[in-house]
Amino acid sequence: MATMKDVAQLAGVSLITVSRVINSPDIVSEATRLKVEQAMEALDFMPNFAAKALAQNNTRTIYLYIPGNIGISDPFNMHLIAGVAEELSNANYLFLVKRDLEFNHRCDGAIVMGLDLSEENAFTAKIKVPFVLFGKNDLDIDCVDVDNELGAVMMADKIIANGHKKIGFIMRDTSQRYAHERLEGYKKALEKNNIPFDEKLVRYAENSEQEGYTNAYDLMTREKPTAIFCCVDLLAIGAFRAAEKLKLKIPRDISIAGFDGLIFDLIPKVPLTTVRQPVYETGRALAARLLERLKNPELPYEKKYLEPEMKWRESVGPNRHQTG
Amino acid sequence: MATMKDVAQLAGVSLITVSRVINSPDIVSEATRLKVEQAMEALDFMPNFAAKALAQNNTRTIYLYIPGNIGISDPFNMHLIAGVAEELSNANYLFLVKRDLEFNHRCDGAIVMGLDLSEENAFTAKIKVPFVLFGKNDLDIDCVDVDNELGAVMMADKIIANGHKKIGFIMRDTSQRYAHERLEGYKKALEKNNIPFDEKLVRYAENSEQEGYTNAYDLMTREKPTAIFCCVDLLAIGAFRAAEKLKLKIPRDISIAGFDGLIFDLIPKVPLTTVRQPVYETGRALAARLLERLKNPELPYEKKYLEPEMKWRESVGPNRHQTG
DNA sequence: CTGAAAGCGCTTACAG
DNA sequence: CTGAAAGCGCTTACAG
Repeated sequence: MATMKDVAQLAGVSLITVSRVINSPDIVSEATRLKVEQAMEALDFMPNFAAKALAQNNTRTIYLYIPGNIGISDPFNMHLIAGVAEELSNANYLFLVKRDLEFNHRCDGAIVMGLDLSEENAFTAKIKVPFVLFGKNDLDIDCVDVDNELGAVMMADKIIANGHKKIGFIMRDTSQRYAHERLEGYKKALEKNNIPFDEKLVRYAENSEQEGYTNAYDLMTREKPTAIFCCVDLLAIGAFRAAEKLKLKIPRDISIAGFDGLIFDLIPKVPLTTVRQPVYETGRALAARLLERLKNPELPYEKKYLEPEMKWRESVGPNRHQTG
Repeated sequence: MATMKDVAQLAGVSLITVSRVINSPDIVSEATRLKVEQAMEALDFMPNFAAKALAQNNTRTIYLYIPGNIGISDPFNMHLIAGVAEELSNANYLFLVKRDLEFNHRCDGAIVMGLDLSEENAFTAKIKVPFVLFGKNDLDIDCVDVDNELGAVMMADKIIANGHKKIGFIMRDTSQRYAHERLEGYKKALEKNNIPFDEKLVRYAENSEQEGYTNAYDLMTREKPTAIFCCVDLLAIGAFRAAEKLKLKIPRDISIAGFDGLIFDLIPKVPLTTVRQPVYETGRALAARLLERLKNPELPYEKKYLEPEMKWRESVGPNRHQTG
């Protein structure tokens, strides 16, 4: 395989001139440049990035950290990886998916997601390379996130606009920030529409279809809301089953909405109204931001929150009940 | 950042001994090994892969070629990328998604998909690094593919077992091999069940919801099959719409099945019976195979065809018609 | 079991 | 506008 040395020899110039033709072609004379380019062509020259990286003391490698407890084939992660891959590959950056925070070889930067609130500070203090966080926060770092609160406000608003006043919320019981932001959005929408918040209409569930079922069942039998907004789609799927069990027709007897827009294996009978998280786009934004920072480390820190998208389908309909 | 030289100095050994502790620890004495390991720990040593790659004349980089005309966020590609990412990252290999076949810097190997039948030979002749092809073929190369024919046989078989005899097939009009394999599977199942193949029951469509609609509409009005098997899910979604237009209830009046199992944005009203392609698993298999080959270039070539999975949902039901 | 030395293919001040 | 030389951080026969 031809090296720059071979190219230099064939073109009758020095190695350094070849390097210039590759990296800063404008400072070399037209004539020399042409000679060198012809030689590169003739020899089918391909640069050795490892050598370049070594000489420049960089790696052109980015770590993408995805916590080990979520599968790579989880739709959320797939969207994220796809976005990151697209953006980094366009820029000729390599990447590696890391499942733990042991950064065991060199990289130029990192994209980090799924950090618990408690981990954020420790991680930020420890990491030695530039990084971008997937997740809203107040630290002095770059971050990108889906605007969860806005998404929840949009959804709850529209449910209310359909005449619902007694709207249950099945919260995911977690310390992950996004869930709390969605609950917050739900509350804000109520407030905005002058509907008093009622603690009894909120249930806390683990992230499973089963817990969605039991909590929705409980909510439907005890409180009889006309609509239920679930913190994540998986819980909504459970709520569908609860409605079926109770012989409640969706959306005639009960409206059900979710949040995620990523489920594709658990196709429910009635198309689920949900808020689609722009995860792929977030992945792209994260990668793009990291590349900007690598190019210019002096950049002020930026926080970017992407607007989610309503997927209004058939599981939510107008309120047909007398009360609430 | 500490280098092997620093480690050697602190441990009071030579550079080469440090290298041995890292690469072949068994040939160095216990005592030395411990000293070196302590020094590595103390200095928080991280190997520089670029230097290693340069010295070893490899790159630890794999290209994943995805043709430029399909989006990275296409569900098919996302599954594939996820599988590849999982496998390569575990093995500490970096990767880069390429959108063209211009391999413009060095890599150790490549994973290639979406090649037209006509491109396969040319590509195989041209490429200079080990590679694995996503796609069935007869060339002397490694390949992995979904077993499309088997999937189609399974599906058509089960449709027939539900009493259907007059089964339409909406073919995707393409030179891509997989589509022809699915048509072949459909024919084989008919033959196996002693149902004569009827050319009039096959339609050729571009890969769009709209073409699914027009072709299904045509088929439903002219030939009146009791079931339609679509070459890809997107066509099936169009067929749903055609049934709706013709006031045919699914699955009471007409059964509709697809093939892909990857659609998640176009949730149909009636859950679609389909064959799920194990694309994520294929991605893993491709990467795993490539890594094996890199480790041992002498390996005999292997062809691996993954079995797809039936997703039997509500769009297909028993045949309730007198004829056919 | 351990080490001295050359080499991998680039870049980068420095000099002219 | 062009070039000589040192250096990036590893590995690898070769020797002992």
